[in-house]
Amino acid sequence: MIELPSQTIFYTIEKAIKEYRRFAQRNLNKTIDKITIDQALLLIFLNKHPEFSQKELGELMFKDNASVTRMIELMTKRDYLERFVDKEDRKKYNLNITAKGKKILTDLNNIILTNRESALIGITKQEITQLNNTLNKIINNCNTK
Amino acid sequence: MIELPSQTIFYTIEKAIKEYRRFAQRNLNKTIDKITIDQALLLIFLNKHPEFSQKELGELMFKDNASVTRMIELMTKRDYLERFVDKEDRKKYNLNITAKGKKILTDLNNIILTNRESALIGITKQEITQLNNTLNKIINNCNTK
DNA sequence: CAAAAATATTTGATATATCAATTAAATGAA
DNA sequence: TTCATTTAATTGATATATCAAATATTTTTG
Repeated sequence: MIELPSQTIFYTIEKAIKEYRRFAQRNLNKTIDKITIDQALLLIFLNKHPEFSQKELGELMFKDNASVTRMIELMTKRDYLERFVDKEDRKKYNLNITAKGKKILTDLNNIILTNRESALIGITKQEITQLNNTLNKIINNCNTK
Repeated sequence: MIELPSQTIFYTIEKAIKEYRRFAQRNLNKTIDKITIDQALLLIFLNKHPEFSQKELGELMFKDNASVTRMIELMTKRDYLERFVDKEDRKKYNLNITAKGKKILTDLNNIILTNRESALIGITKQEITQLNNTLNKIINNCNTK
């Protein structure tokens, strides 16, 4: 008989990221109204790379085009973003962060910084490097076969 | 300025589990028709613990009651499961794996075993222990604050 | 025991995930 | 230059995630 899923390392990986997401979302809710972790991440990425297309944002965030389309639709309706057709390539859109979106971004910085630090308390730099290495091995194994 | 999300360890954790899930789902699709990873996991858990309630299954699989209800509804419609009201506590259901579900379980064993092994190629036992320890620190950090 | 609290599940609303098909625009090759 | 291919985004269908409210059934407690 194979091991129960809950006995495997994949289970722990999944649990870790889900706990972190829940934790991060709870902390977000305390300060910012009506924003999901993923919407926040999208704002951060877009702020750093204003030229990114929806497709590129999706790749960064592990989402397919359809999910990104619907996220951006919603964020536009909520007035965090505006969209304009790209002059160079009219298949694409340019995305702009609105004033309301910018405001959220400034609030986000502290919250996210605190989230990350709190989640990593008691973990050494070396441990994180090791974690990163091992996870990357798994990522490669899953991609090449 | 804070680090981009894609620079953090949380990003790598998320990427690892998503790649593994995609990988596992692809391999599942090769052999078994119309079953998701989560449905497969539910079958495995239920097979090992036939007495578990929907609530308990949800806790094991990081899902809330509503998600479990809908999963089980679907799996019942697809004839992988049957439900009966529990005689002892009529709030609960007893879940039974059908013959069709049992058949899938036997196919699952090999696939899942191979998935797990392939994803962990080149990773030592000691690395996995370390991975497990570090992830559990993150899990605890997120739960206690 | 009766009323209140707790428990297991369901339902509704809304967001996201995934896949397949579609649309519109840009690019490439004959 | 035109037709086929590729690309970016959308849409539809279905499944799942999450939260809040509702339902039905215990359990507790005064």
